[in-house]
Formats: sequence, C-alpha cells, structure tokens
Amino acid sequence: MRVSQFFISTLKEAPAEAELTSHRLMLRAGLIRKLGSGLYTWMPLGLRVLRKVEAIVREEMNGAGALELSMPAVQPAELWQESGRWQQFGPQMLKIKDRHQRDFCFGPTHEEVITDIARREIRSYRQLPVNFYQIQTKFRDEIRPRFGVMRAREFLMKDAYSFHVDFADLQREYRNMVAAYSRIFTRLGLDFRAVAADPGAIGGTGSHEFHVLADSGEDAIAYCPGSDYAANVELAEALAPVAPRAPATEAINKVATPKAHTIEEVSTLLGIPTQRIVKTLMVVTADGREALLLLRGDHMLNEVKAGKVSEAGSGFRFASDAEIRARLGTGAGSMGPVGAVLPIVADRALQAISDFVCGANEDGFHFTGVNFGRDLPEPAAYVDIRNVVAGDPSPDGKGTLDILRGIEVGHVFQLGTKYSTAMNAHYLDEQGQSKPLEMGCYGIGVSRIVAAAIEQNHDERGIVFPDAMAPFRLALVPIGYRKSEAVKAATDELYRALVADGVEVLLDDRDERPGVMFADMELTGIPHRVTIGERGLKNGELEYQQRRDAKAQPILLGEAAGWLRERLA
RNA sequence: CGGGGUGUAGCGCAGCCUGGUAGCGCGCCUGCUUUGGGAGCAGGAUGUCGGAGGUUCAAAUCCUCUCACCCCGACCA
Repeated sequence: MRVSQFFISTLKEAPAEAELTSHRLMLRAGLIRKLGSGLYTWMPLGLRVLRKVEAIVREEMNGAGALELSMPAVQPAELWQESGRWQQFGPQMLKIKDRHQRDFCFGPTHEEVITDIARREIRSYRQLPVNFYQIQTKFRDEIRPRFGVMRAREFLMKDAYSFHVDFADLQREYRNMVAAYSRIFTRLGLDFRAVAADPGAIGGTGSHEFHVLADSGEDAIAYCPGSDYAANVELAEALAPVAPRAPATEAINKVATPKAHTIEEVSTLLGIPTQRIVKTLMVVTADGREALLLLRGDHMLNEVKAGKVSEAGSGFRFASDAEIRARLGTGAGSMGPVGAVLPIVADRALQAISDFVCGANEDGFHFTGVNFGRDLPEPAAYVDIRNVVAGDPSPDGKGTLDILRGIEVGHVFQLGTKYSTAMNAHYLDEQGQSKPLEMGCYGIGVSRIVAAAIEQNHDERGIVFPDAMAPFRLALVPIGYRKSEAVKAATDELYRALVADGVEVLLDDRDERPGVMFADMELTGIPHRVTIGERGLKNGELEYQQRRDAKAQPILLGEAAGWLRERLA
C-alpha cells in the first residue's frame, strides 16, 4: 500500500478528552475517531489492526473445534423475559421498539439467542458436544463509557457457547477453551495472565478471566510467584490469621479525637498503627436490613465477598450519614461496634486483634484498648470480606501473594444448566431420558484487545504494535522519493519485490520531509522500517530499523528483499 | 445516578473576573525556497463563542434553564 493511495490522519496533539495513553495514541495515530460517548469509528488504519486480532481469534477458535455462526444483533424481548434477564440486566441493555411497538434490545450478549437455537436444534446426545461462536458488535449502555474503545458502549466481541451432555464434558471443553485463549493471546504477542474470577451476574460454577498486564489496568490480580495461583482480587481468598490473638493488656479507654475522621487521621493523632484500628462500615441491604462490617484499618472492604454474606446479602449499599446518625447517634467518622445493636460481620483478620482502637459512637471520640469478648461480644463468626494485599499468604499454601494490575480481555464461564433450565433446552440421552443441556460460554473483547495491546506496548514516540496485530508489517521511507531518480528506482523495486512476497508493506510516497514520515510511521506503531536515501545508496545500502530499536542498521540494497523476507518470516 | 470539571476555527488553548470590532499556536489552501527527525518566507480560508431564554444601548463575557462531553465511584469483554 502506498500512503498516497491510503488515508493517514495523524494528530500532533490529542483531543483533551483523552486521558489514557492508549486512547490518546489511538486518536493521534488516526486509528479511531469518536462519534459520541462510547461510540467510535474505526478508520482504515485502525480497522486493519482490528481485523488482524479478529483473524487470529477466528483461526484459534476454528482450530479448537468451535463453529462460527452469526446471530442477530437485535433480539426480541420475549427471549429475555423468558430467562428473567429483561429486568435483571437493567439499564445497561439498550431497549428499542419497532414500528409495531414491539420490544427489542440491541444484544449486549447472546446466551438467550443461542439457547433458543440449542433447544430447537439439539435433540439428541448424538449431536453433542458442540461449540458455536461469533464475532460481532455488541452494545452495552455503560453507566460511564471511558478510555476510548477500552470501555466503549458499542464494541466488537467474540462470544462462544458450548453445549454438553454432562458437567464433566463441559469441564473438558472449558479446559480446551482456556488453552485456545492462551494460544490467542500468545500469538497476539501480549503479556497476559489467566486468573480465577468471580462468575458475577452471568452465573455458573466456575470462571476464569484473561488479563493483559498493564499498570493502568482497572483490575487488580493477586498471584503467587511461587506457584501457579492467580485470581482476581475480587475473588482471592484472604486466609484466617494463623497466629493466636494476644491477650488483652490494656483497659478500654475513651479518648478525644477531634477532627480525626479517617483511619489515617486517627492513626496519626493517637500514634497507633492502622493495623490496630478497627474500621466500621454500616451497610443497608436491598430489603432494608442494616449491619455493621468490621475490618482492620489497613484493609479494604471487598464488596463482592461482602455481598455474599447473609447479613449483607446481595445488593447492599453503604448507609447514608443520616441513617448512621439515626442508628448509632454519631457521624461516620466516629462509629464503632461497642454497644451497637446491629448484626456484626467481622473480617477474619480481626480474629487476631487485641487492644484495638475503634469509634466510640460519639462525635469526636474513639475507644482505645478495646477487646472482643470483654468490651463487646465476640462476633458470631469471622468471615473473609476484605481484599487481599501484597504479602498475604497464598490460598494454595505455597508462599505469599503479590498484586498486579490487568485489563480484562477475556472471560470464560461454566454456566451449567442455568439457561437451559430457565429456557427449557433439553436433549435425550442414551436411555431416552430428557436432560438439560450443560452449557459454557467464552468471551473475548476483540476491540478492547487493541487498546490493551497499546497500553502494554508504547513509548514516547507512539504505539509499538506486536508484529501479529500491526496494521502493516513494514514501512518503506524513501527520502526524496519525488526528487531523486535513484531513490525512486531503488524504492519501487524493493516495494514490488516485497509486495510479490506478500509482505504487508506501507510505502510512504508522500512529498513530506523525512521527520514527518518518521514520526508518522513511529506513531502508528509499524514494527519494521526501511529507509532509502541517496546517502546510503552511494554505498549500495539501505537502513533497517525495528520500532523498538534506538538506531538503524545498514543492509545491502541487492540483498534487501531476501533479507527482509527472512527477517519478517 | 452521586461528586468534580469543560464547552470559543479541524486539534490544543487564551479572552470571561472588570460587558464595547473574536484572538494565539499547530493544522489546512496558494506561491517560492527547502528536503536524513514534525521546515522557512509571503499570502489566504475557516467561528450560529454548545443550545434556548433573560438583563442591557451593547453579551463569548452577567443571570436562568438546558444539552453534550470529560474526570472520580458502583458495572463489564
């Protein structure tokens, strides 16, 4: 491709709205343009990248035995009412009406449609197992779209759904998909990690996420350097402390802590480390029950875990200041469990705490020297409701945890019979018995991968695409293409040879100054570059440089085509 | 949805407080010169100042409403 025949539209400055590096670079490089919130046009250059990712995903899915199909993006409401998700999915689903005022949605996912296909088409165990997938545009009306295509409302997703006679076969296919995903992200040249995850709203018995590792990632991953343990922090278990609780040595004492409302402020004021302060949070469940959650001051509440304990239930929220005052007679900065009449949920770490500090349920006062079993009742149970932190023991007992940040680009679920039961998708087994289909589902955020790859691979000059997803493999940059016959002749000959070899080469034949061409080729992340100039041609040489290299190396003009063919193979 | 912020030329921004002819840089167009790291000179085009209403002799500027977008939280590929 010649730049003069293509469309390159780079920017020196990124629009002010773009904060994240990958978003800025995608805009600057002209890969995408924004249409509206969470809506992006993929420009020709960007679309080439997206198609590369798509092709690799497709190849590996096919290779793993999955079958591609294509389902409608617009889906009738009836299916969602049947599964119970028409209401449950909530405002994130874009609901639309047709001319007859019938309800539809723009598909945020396709469990319902595929289950409908399965119940119509799959009648016998002889048709199983089967794994269907598609690569398709999805729409989720996110509360807050951000970071460009990283969290767009309209995005490209590969979604696969498998059906099985029993759970054992589902687990077999699940492992098959995990292996396929690992091949996909490896081929894409990404540094990634598969981690155990919370199945969340989609439900089911087990799930793993695939994360591209990047400091800017929105998810925290707990992993054990000494073993293969890795889990989303949402899920990673914080073990109960092994050390027994030290005996109480202090008497309970009320101290004035004016203007100290946060754990940090109380710690500084009293000169007591945050580990010996107990943090009290008041929550209200969806059905109006109230409870207190207790955590060590240096720990953070894990809302996913807390949502699973009965006192909090699913869908709890934090109590408002007014509710706290009404129940405890104090502000949020001085609340505590001593004398409180609410159910208490204590984190496991508190099993080992003694002589601690907590709010006194009186504005501007805290207690010191507090001990469970003496100053307040021992909590009925200690449960895991906190986020693990670096240095915590690994749940597999093989060392300590460390924390990494990642961008979720894939998620696999064992759904079991959740949808097949709700939607009556059954098959007949060998004995002629009707059984619900066991089901798995497997997603990859295709468009998000592009952003994640850039997040992981860039420098001050721009994008550094892994070879496998670059829009072009090689840039030819002639200097004086329209001035020097020698440069033009050498460039055209090399270009023809490379095109004949099937190399995806971009020839910058614009009448631009060298700096402009270099800057554009680097910004857009093309991994290899050959510069052709009169200076080198005098010695029969061209210059070759990889995107990550600081300097170019000379290559002989006569051998260039062959050398590059080998190099790029 | 709660909290914070921004809307002025394609992009980045100034002007607003203290009302009085709408500006700067980059980009774009033309010409000449230049040509190994985002060129120089000369000339040029481009704005319903997000929208509506109000105050005023006069509104980008003050007031009210509204819309859009961005950032921080809960959701997710």
